[in-house]
Amino acid sequence: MKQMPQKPPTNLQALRTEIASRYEAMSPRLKQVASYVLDNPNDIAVETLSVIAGRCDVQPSTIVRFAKALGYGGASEMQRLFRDEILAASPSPSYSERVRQFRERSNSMDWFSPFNVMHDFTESNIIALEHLREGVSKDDLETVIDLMHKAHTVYLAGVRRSFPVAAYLAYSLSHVEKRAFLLDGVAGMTSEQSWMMGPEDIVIAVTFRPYASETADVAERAKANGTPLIAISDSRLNPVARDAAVCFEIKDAEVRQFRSLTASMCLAQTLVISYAYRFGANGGNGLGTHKGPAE
Amino acid sequence: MKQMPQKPPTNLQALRTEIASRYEAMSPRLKQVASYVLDNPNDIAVETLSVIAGRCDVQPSTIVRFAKALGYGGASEMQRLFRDEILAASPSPSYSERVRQFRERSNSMDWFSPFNVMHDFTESNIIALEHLREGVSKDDLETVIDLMHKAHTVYLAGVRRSFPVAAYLAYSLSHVEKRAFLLDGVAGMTSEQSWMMGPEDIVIAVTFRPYASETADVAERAKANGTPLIAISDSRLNPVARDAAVCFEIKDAEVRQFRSLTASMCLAQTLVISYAYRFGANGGNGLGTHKGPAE
DNA sequence: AAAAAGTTGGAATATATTTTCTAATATCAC
DNA sequence: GTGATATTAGAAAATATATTCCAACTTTTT
Repeated sequence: MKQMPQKPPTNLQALRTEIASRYEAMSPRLKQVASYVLDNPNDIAVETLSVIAGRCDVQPSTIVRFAKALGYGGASEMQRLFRDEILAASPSPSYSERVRQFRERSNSMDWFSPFNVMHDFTESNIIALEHLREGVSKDDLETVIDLMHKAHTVYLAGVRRSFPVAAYLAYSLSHVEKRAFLLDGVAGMTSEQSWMMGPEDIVIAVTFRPYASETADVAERAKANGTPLIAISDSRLNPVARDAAVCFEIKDAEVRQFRSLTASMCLAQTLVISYAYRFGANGGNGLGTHKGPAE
Repeated sequence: MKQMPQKPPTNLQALRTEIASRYEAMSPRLKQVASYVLDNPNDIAVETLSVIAGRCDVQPSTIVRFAKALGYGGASEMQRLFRDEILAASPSPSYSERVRQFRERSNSMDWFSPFNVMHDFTESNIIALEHLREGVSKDDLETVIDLMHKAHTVYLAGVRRSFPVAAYLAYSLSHVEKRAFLLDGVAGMTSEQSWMMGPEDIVIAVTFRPYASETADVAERAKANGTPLIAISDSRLNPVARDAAVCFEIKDAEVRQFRSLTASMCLAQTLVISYAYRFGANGGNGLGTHKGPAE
């Protein structure tokens, strides 16, 4: 036990802060407890010490030690805080009740509150993901995975709004041990970079309206060099998608005239993981060499 | 004891109905208990029998009789229902539970087909989005929007897996006419770049396990320079989140040991759009009227 | 490499909580 | 009013839960 604060926190917020700030100095078992406590506050409020202990994979006495380390007399004293938090919350927040309240609030209140925007966003993105699941062809996926496998290097193109998707692909492909090169145009070298693409490579171009000329240029260069082109786009009716061997047509969510990237990112992730499972350096079970949860 | 149902209700909703329908037939003390139970579900979940008894002005044994009258073996059995309700409402536990169930379902089939991976991904991401909506605090959103407004420049930090999120924020913030600067470390200039941050700016740092030292360095520099720090992370238990004025704790979907970015991206978009609505150069409603979720 | 300090698991103990039981009290039918 | 029946309070018993303690183990220091 390193320090023994005279004043244990008396409200949840303070407690969470205190735990976070002392986390580094804690022993391994205490860390286990700390992260469980932060992640599952309601469990702490409602379950008994021994079931909490079981879920942390720790002895009940460890929980008591944890509470004492924070300055409480015992674990029950700490639980009291979590229980009070629940009691302080609105009387009966049943799910349907909350939905009703939300409707009420948002109909009358301003549409522009961050809270409402978030609600819209999650809602629309969920719909977009459902569409993605229905809309992407099994064969297209197989074809692209196969092309990626055969390719020496995967080039990624995407600027502005599409850039995060291309960057994510470049990053995660190289993490599953596929050579990947992001045509990022740093130092204005896009044309030098894309000159390198050959027939043994492939390029994945991500482009959404309004289509960027940089990405179109890359597509053109790919055509000239005989490099197979895969497009991730919102339509087939643009120069990039038209020349693509495979075009994934993604309908991303649109919230108040702002297009989201959720579905595109989800597709990108699918491509990478599928590739890793099928052909990744570590064989069938895919992600083995990278220890622990992938980053 | 009037009737003894063989089948006590197994969920809160059913229990409430049952209590209501049998209320008239109850003895006076039992009525006292009944109305307290209906009115204060959280108390029942969290407090001990004797304090509940005290608040109903009744003996503990009366609560037991009440529970038995409804068909339960004892009061604890009835409390379980109220406790489960609280646990179900909480993001994390039911979150992991749902994901686990989904996994189980999809485990049997062909794990490696891209089609299945896609299915996994969309499903898990949908769950993650639902929990993002429930889990992000209204106040935190408001606070951050406000900080962004007051800031001269918004600096963005995030490398590796977090890079797409930071890049998206930088891109889209400047599109709504907020000065935004991505600390991208091109040419190894991260420390030169972060030196520029001052107390009039803010920095939004995106970091996920395993936490990158580059981002931690930026956070440290922010602290030294008096620049307010906002963290988007998977836990408060890392150096960046610990020092943050506001920390959004995001539970992104994890599919087969691969973490997604969907929820984080969705939060990023929410921040930008909310900012644009409230303070953007185009004025309050410059971005158009709401037309419901996009198709 | 030995000693010291800190950490941990688990049994033993102390405490709290729930449940059962009984005598007393109220209610109702006649 | 009287007896039959149901209800209640409260103490006692049973059970569940929290806490303490110590020997074994790990890590750090010297």
